[in-house]
Amino acid sequence: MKKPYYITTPIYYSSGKFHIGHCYTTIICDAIARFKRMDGYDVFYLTGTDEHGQKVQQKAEAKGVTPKKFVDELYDQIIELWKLLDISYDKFIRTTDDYHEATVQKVYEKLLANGDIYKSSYEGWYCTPCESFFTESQLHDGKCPDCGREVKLAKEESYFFRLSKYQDKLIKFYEENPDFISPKARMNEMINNFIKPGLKDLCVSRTTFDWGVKLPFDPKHVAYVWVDALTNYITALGYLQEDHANFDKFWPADLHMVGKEIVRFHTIIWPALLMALDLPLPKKVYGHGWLLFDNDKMSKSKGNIVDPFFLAERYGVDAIRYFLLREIPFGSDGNYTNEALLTRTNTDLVNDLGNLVSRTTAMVTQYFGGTIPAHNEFTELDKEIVALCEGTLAKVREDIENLSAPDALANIFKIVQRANKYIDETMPWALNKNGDKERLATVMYVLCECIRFASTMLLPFIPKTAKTIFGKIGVEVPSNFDGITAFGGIAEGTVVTKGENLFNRIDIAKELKILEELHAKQVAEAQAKNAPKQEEKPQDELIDITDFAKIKLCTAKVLSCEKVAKSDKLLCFQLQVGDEVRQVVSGIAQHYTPEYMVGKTVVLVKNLKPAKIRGVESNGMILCAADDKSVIFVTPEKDMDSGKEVR
RNA sequence: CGCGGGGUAGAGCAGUCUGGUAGCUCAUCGGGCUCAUAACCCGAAGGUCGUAUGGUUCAAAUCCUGCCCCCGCAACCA
Repeated sequence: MKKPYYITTPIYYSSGKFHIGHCYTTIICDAIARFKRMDGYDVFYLTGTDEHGQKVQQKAEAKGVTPKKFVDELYDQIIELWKLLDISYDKFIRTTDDYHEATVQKVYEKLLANGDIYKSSYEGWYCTPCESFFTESQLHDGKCPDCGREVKLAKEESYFFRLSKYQDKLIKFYEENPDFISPKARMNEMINNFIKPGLKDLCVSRTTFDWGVKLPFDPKHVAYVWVDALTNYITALGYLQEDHANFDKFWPADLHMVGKEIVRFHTIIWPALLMALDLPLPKKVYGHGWLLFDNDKMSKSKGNIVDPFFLAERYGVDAIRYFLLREIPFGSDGNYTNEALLTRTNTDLVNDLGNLVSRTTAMVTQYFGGTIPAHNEFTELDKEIVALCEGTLAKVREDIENLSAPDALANIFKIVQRANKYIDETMPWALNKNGDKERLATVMYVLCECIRFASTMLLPFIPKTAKTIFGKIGVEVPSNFDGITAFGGIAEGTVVTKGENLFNRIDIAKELKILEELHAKQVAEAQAKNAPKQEEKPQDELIDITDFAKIKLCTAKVLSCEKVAKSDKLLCFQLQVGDEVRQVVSGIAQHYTPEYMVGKTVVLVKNLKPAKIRGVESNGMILCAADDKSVIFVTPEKDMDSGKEVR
């Protein structure tokens, strides 16, 4: 009976085009899944799409389509992408699938029955036109951060999950399973930033929109998207469904691969939910870094997204797979540059691998009419090569265990590099010239075996290329690693074909120019798209003079000023306002030093409601002019006593 | 003193846990070879390992301390 191995990607959400960053996680999981399959595991590889939520609903409305239509398009696009990239998932789940929705409902019922969900009310600032709740700190100048309109304090009935109940259990679980969160640094982030300050019960229902799973016991509520999304990992296996064979077999998951931005949901909320459902917890959550573009976060608005369709068409799918798997140090953020992609492809795939296959098949054709000869006795040199080939699988297996594809590929390529060197050492052309066919036969045989060993292990990483190589050396594509436990698997008389080059050399300078032009075009388009939005904004609401009169402005002199402890941006001022002294907090510490401010005259909003900012009371607001880069406080053009009216 | 990561050759990184000749890939330069896709193989140059020319030690990239810079996360922006 094969050992089960369950690996998952996050389920993806995108409001537009998928970019190469999206491909990163999925390709890594694919390589691991393929490796584990060949290594004798019964693998279940799950991926999917996250299709519910307010954002989806809003995006769909903006586009003038139904949410369902919107997510269907998303689905079509991603399926095409995974097909292009040779992603070998066993199941694709959509959170709008019937079985998923039905199971989420059952999960809510179960949690309610267990007392882990209770009804309470959620209090916050509500913006009616936006139908959204905001916390005090989310508001901008006391108004809706989205539309800038008035908000009112409102109460909404909601269901809450008793997350707080699981705080101690979570800490205990982390202690007993130190490898649960990887890399380890992320565990500290979670404990220090979220758990230690205390977990609050989580609001797990929404009534402000309806594109979601309706709660069976209260249909005007829909499920919180994260509860909906996280449960995909068990609903996909048949949890609480008639056919739950996969659930019995594969749960708990061996690996949830996630981006670092969602580690929190996978290591706190998800385990707590599973505890509440009395289910075993996943063995590992791996939070990988981001793929940056020229050290900048990829984003559509910046126009710096990298289009995988374009790259795959131009340079081949395996160039992308190889680059992402080989070049990006796993765990930390990696940097995508066009130059690195093209260089990597040329040096490793074209020069080392492609050229090795090309020169070997050429020599077998030239010296032996295309038929691999039997080998004769191995020399010490040959034995060194044999040992290298036979020892590589164990190393690669360990690298995959550590989730390090870069190391795994480096180890496989050692065979390729050694084989290239072996050709120079043995000089087959000289052997041919001297008529030493015996030695020549052995050398050819050893080379073909090197290629067979390397391409067997490359199958999980660059499947298309590896399969092509098998075609060239006339060997059937293996489905496992049994054939590379011992050297000598190629039968005498196997026929090779030289055929076309595996990879064609890229003219890097020329391609970089093309890619840069494309990039410039994208940036220009993104800027053009962003521009109209900025034109819409200046349509300010006009106010009456009486509205303005409500705001009391006056001059104030800075008596003293100091940084607010534990904050980057806050300064605390003591201001002389006529005969009164006021304490005001202002977020300008990154623009002014406290020393500079003392003695300056500023303009104060005098009748602003007092507020506490980081525990420090603030009675008013200092007027500043601001743009993207700097903040400059407003001051009277000539000396003016404090407490004088500004209007 | 919120938490964490990082600063090593022109670029990208390993080495730091468990001190002992500073390493890999790409780029550069020189040589070799001609089976191969101007490729492959060999060699060379290039680093006071952020800083205090700080402490411990026979010996520090590695351990300890102070400082500077970059980057995440959190917080915060009246």
